[in-house]
Amino acid sequence: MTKPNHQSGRAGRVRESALPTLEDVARSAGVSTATVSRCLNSPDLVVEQTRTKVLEAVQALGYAPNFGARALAAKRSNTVGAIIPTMENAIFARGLQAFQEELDTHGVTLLVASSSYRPAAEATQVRTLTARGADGLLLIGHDRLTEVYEFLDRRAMPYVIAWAHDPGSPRASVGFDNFAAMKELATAVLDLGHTRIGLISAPTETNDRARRRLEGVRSAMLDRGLDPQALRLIETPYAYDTGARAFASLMQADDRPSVVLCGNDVLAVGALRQAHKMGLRVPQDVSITGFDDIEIAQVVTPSLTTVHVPHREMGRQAALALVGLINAETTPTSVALGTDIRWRDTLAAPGGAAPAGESQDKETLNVRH
Amino acid sequence: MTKPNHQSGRAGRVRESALPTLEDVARSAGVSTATVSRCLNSPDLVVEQTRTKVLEAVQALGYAPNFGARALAAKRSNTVGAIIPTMENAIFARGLQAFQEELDTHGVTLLVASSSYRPAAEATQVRTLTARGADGLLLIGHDRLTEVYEFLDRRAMPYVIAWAHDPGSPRASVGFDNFAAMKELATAVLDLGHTRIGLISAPTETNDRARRRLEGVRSAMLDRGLDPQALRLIETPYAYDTGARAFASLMQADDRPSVVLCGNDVLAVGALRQAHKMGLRVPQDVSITGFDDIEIAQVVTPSLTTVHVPHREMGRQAALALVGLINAETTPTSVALGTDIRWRDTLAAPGGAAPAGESQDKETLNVRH
DNA sequence: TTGTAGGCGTTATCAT
DNA sequence: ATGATAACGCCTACAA
Repeated sequence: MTKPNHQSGRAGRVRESALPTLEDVARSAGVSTATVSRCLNSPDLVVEQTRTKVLEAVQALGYAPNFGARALAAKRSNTVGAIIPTMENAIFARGLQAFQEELDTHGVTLLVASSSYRPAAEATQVRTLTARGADGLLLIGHDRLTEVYEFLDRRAMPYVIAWAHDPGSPRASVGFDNFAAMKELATAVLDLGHTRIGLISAPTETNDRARRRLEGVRSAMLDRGLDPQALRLIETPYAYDTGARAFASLMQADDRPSVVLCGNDVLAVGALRQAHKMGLRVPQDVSITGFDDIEIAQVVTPSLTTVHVPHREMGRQAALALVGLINAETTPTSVALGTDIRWRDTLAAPGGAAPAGESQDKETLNVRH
Repeated sequence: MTKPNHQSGRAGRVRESALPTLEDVARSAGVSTATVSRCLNSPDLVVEQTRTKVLEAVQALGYAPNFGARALAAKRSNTVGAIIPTMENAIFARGLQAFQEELDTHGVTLLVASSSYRPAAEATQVRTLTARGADGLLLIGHDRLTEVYEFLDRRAMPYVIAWAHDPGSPRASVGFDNFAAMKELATAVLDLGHTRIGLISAPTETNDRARRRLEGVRSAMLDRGLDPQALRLIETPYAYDTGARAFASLMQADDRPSVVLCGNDVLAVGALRQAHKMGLRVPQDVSITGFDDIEIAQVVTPSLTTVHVPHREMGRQAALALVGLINAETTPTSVALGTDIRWRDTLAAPGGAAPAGESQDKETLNVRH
């Protein structure tokens, strides 16, 4: 090129609110762009004097580096993405928070997206976050379109699966055993003497966590000599009102269950609320259990017996695993976390006898019947 | 290293999981990169035949455009950022969801970040999202570091303020009048006969929404001939347990309040829970009110009397406003949304008489005892 | 310690 | 309808 852009470029369009660039800073500080770049990325490679000069220019111009350009040139974004099923309720909030906090410690930023429990939406989000330069991804559970796994593998994109730890799965993950956790609770329920069992679950079709929990219940029944087919099952999306509806439908049957297990706390609280509306006493008339132990479980009345999941620890471990993967210091390895049952007030033997070691929470205020 | 990068460049490092680029697709489809780009962005500018050819190549290679490069070249990212105080509880979830949905409609993606109610963190997030190429920003409330406003103005970054509509503020916003809303509730409370008023508020120092709500209470007291100084005020971060603690402390005083207003539903539920623990009946022994009307307000027992905020509508309007700003079809204009009191079961006249027009919550469905 | 210059993956302007 | 080819803003060998 001879002298084509003589008058063009910067000078020409300075008026349309040009954002300061590295070059502007360099010019203003009387150094090269390389030096400015160094000041920002490896401050120790440049002498004190020039550094201050440059930083002043940065301040003065209100310069902020362009992320896209940076990622483009450095082939690294210090960003990871998390794709969770939903932000609407608190199920993933605590774990994600811990994930984020640990990430901060390592200087990496978190981008979150939600799939609304739709596999196709998740696939889109995976591509979106990848194109956005995510260095790694946090995924929830094992179930997803195979094209997603193919995509991930082809791009050699580091990822960790959380909220599930399935001994039978080939993919590494950090989480807990949904099957075992639910089976333990179901077994405790059966040992209390319940025989008519209801289960309100999330749709199991594309959700391995929900499916494994369901299998846990069935397995417990089998072990105790009950017919797994006798389980009264309703699958419905996670929400308060769907939980309430499912519960109502379960309790309208001729032979009502004496206990309704719920796939998570949100469903359980919905069920609890519905029981209240129907004038059913919990746990005297019917027991209800949840899963997750989110904050609301302790806030409702009566307080909810549920499976406690170590969300914070899980988030932290997931972050550690992902960062290790990204820095190639590590290979995919699973970490299994434990869960435990939190005995509170919504579970009792059929007929209402309280289980041993009962809650300290004051009952009452439940309305007058 | 002697002859290390002899073989370098594309060919040399094809093994390290090279991501397909526009050029790869172009080559594979036997067209130019420009054509591929067109296929993706303005499909109608290219003939059917080539288009299919190209799209096949895209599929085959698993190509996804690089966001950074695209934003760099197009100077537009079709992305907006939202910086909310916290993701931990549900206060912002519903509004954000609606915001996101409306954005989708316009083909723009949402990036969310949280400030943990820390002004400095918010300032950082503003820079981060800006550098990330956000075309616009959603901000919560008016209070923030002046440097943030300066930054925004200098970059001519479009933004909309939500969750607050302050008639006295020079900045445009879409939201509701926190002062008026809280004053209305407080007035109703006073008219019920309460004279000993407690208020659990979020820290008002850097939170105009909380501050305006507080002022609303004081103004109501003044109007009704009470000394605003007599208000028993506790400021504490938004959380269940802080709400519980604040309530306990309020009720330990000699002359306990007959009603405790809370700055939001989370605090209120914490307070409710604490009342329960202390063996205080609500509303007979003490009334409690919330603010926001998030889902949990209807789920707790007794259900919470609170101020309903049209979160979804606010989110939608905010999205509309922001998109308009970005496309320069619009100038900043405020939109004020209304709120209304949801009368439920935690508020009654001092002593416990229920207010007129009581809750319709406990209709009994089909149940025999 | 600092500067030079090539390249990162796309878009968009011109030609053709 | 399609193809060349400059930007876009930054990083990073490599030189000086």
